[in-house]
This record gives sequence, C-alpha cells and structure tokens, in this order.
Amino acid sequence: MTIHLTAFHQQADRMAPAPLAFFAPGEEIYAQGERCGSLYRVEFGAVRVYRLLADGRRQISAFYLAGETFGFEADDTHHFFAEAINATGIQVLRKAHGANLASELLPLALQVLVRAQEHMLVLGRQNAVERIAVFLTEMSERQGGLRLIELPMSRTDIGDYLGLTIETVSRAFTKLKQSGVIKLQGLRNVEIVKWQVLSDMAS
Amino acid sequence: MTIHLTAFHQQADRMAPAPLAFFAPGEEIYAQGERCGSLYRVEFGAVRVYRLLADGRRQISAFYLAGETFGFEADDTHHFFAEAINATGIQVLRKAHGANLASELLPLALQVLVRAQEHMLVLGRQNAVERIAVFLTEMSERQGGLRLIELPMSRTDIGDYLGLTIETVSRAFTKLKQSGVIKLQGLRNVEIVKWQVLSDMAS
DNA sequence: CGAGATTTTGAAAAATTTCAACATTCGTGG
DNA sequence: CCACGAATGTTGAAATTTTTCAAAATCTCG
Repeated sequence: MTIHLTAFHQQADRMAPAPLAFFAPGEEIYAQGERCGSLYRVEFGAVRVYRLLADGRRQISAFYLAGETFGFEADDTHHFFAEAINATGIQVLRKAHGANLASELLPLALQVLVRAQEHMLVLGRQNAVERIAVFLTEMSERQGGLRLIELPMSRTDIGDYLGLTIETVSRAFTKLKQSGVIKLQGLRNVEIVKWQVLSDMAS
Repeated sequence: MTIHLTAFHQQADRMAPAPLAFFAPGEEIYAQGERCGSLYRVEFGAVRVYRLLADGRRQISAFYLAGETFGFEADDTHHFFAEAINATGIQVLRKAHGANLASELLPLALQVLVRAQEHMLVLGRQNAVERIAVFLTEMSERQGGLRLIELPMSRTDIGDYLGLTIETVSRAFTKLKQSGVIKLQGLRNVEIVKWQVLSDMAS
C-alpha cells in the first residue's frame, strides 16, 4: 500500500509539530497509567480505547475511525488503553498550553463526551439486538450513511464495546440476518437491507 | 433552612453574570431539544441528567452534587434532560465566547468525560452487587470519603443510573447489608462498615 | 490447500427482570 | 404529636434474557 504523506500533512492543523505514526494490528498506542501529553488523530485504520477490570473483563469505551480524535484525559495520566485494531496511521498532536488551543479542543472533547453519554443509554437500557442495531447504525453514519458498511473490528471487540459476550453478539447478528434486516458478505461486510427497521430498533 | 447567599456569591468565578436559581424537587432544569447556552453549577442539592428511549426506558448519565458543573453539549441543542432531585440551588453560568473561557471549561468537561467513560465499564461489565458497590464508593468519595453517606436520590434513580431495575437494586443493598459490608439507617443513610471489602467489590 | 483463529450454534446454568404482594417510610392534617 | 394514606421500597416466585461451556462450522492467510 502506498501512503500519500503529503495528503495527511496538508490536513495537519496549526496545533504544532504533528508527526505521523504507524501502528500494526493490535499494537498499543498508550496504556493506562502512562503519562499523557498528546492527542491522537486517526488518519487511516481504526482504534479501540478500553478499560479493564482486575479479572480481565474489558469495556471498550469507543472506537475511533479515520478523521476522529482521541486521547482526552482529565489529568496528566492515561486512564485507558488505546490500541490499533488494524494497520493504522495516527497523527500525534503534541499538546501545547494556551487559550486558543483549548478553544479548538473543547468542541472535539464535547463530541466525545456526548457520544459517551449516549452510549451509556445503550449499555444500561437496551437489549442485545437493540445494541447491535445501534452499533450498525452508528457505524453506517460514521462511514457516510452507506448501506454497505465495513466493520474493522472482531466480534470480540463488538461484544466488549456493547457489553455483551461474543456469543450473544453472534446470535443477535443471526436474528437480524434471519429477519432480513441485514445481509452479511463475509464476516466484516454488512449490508443494511431494511434501514428503517434497523433504525427503529435502535430507538 | 437558612441559605447563606453570600457564601455562594463568594465562590462565583469570573465567568460572567451568575444568577443563583432555585429548583424544587423534580423540577426540570432543561429538556432534550432545548437550545442551550449556559452551564450550571450546583451550589446545594443534587441533579440528575438523563436520556429516554421512545418507550420510556431511562438512563441517568450522571448525578451532580454541590460544587459540580454540568450542561456540556456538543452543539447548541440539549441532548439530555436535567432535573433537580431535591431542593437545589444552581448558578447559571452564561456561556461567553472566547479562548480564555474554553481553557477554563475544558478541564471541567474532561472530568465529566472521564467519569462517563468509567461508568461505561460499570454498565457494560459489572454485575448488580458490583454496581452498587461502585456507586456507594463513588458517592462516598464525592462526599469527602466519609463512612456515613447520604443518598440524595431514590432507588429508582439509582437503578436508572446503574442500568438495573429498582428490585435488583434493592436486592443488592440487602446482600451488602446481610454480609455486613454496609448498614442502613433509614433508606437514604448508608454506613460503610467494611470499606475495603466494598472497595474490592467495585474492582 | 491446510492449520489456526474466529465465529456460530446448542443446551444448560446463571443473572436479571417482571409481576405481584407485602412492608416501610414520609409528609400532612387533624 | 400521632395517625393516616400515598409513595417508596422490599421480598418472593416465575419468566426472560444473557452467559457459560462445549462442539461444530467457517474464515483467513501463509
């Protein structure tokens, strides 16, 4: 794959020196407990940000796709882990300190916040099929509202994002397939056949 | 109850005209869909911020206690409802636009964000007793780490915050009581008897 | 093409919800 | 200040959903 660096550099904003970093599938971007001083913008690929319980239970708080910014923290320490899901390019935005910077970051942080708050409704109050419906709707909207969507992540990741086991995720996919709402072409390509039905399920 | 207005006014920061508003128990502070242009700081009392599904299922995304700021939104529209839980005093911080303002708001927004992300782990991956343990630990920490805590909210609110039914909340409280981890003095006063055990449960 | 990894399916177990009844608490008016 | 009634909370039992454990199927990639 040829990567056109210039294209990325043109997108770079005035936030500071913004080196482009490459990550292999599964590679750690940062870990809980590490010091932080940067934000990260996905240029291509996908990232999962998660937290662990002592016994290994994992909750993915968000996926980040191309164009999205992550790495916001309340203090100088990372409270989460971040890993590349696939081969991923990331622009590291070194945090400078200044008022005009905060005014650029606040809207990005607020978008992450609103999404997190909306996801709480899913985790707290929706059943398995509804969760998958929300997830597919979200992924479609984030990929431009297309009916054909590509899932960059595994069923395990989807489960850990939606608070379900991999088996329950699989069964929910099966139900949506059997009711003709979606079609699968391979494991990671989903066609949304009945958009309105899926949308309604997501409430 | 006598309210010392001067004390509150001394706490006012330089954000702008900050009138103190009073809300009765259950009174709406703002509604989903309303335009927003203010932030809110709780002076006394408690607030719940929540979202609803079409069929009435409710998820409380956060409680806000004295000293805490809420009302952050990504655009100019409220995506959530906010209500006073009890008699509550709130400072309305009218949003001005400017860089120095954003630099003051960002840390507050980030604190809300981190808390939201941590709550996702609870909603997605912890069982009923663990959720109550987390909740009590949180409430204690937010009230200064005391062993005697006062819950300003009902069991229904707790359930809607933790993604549980009121009955499951009640049963979890009963289990914690029976195992000697907590004691109840009335419904809303909890004594944490075995701090470490509770803490460990919360993981 | 084949081996390992991932996903799907089935059946039983566990956790939570639902529905119903009972108990307790709280606020108000006598 | 007590008693009453409504609101809130607790408990029990059955139903439902999800998880767990196990095995079979499918996919991916070298």
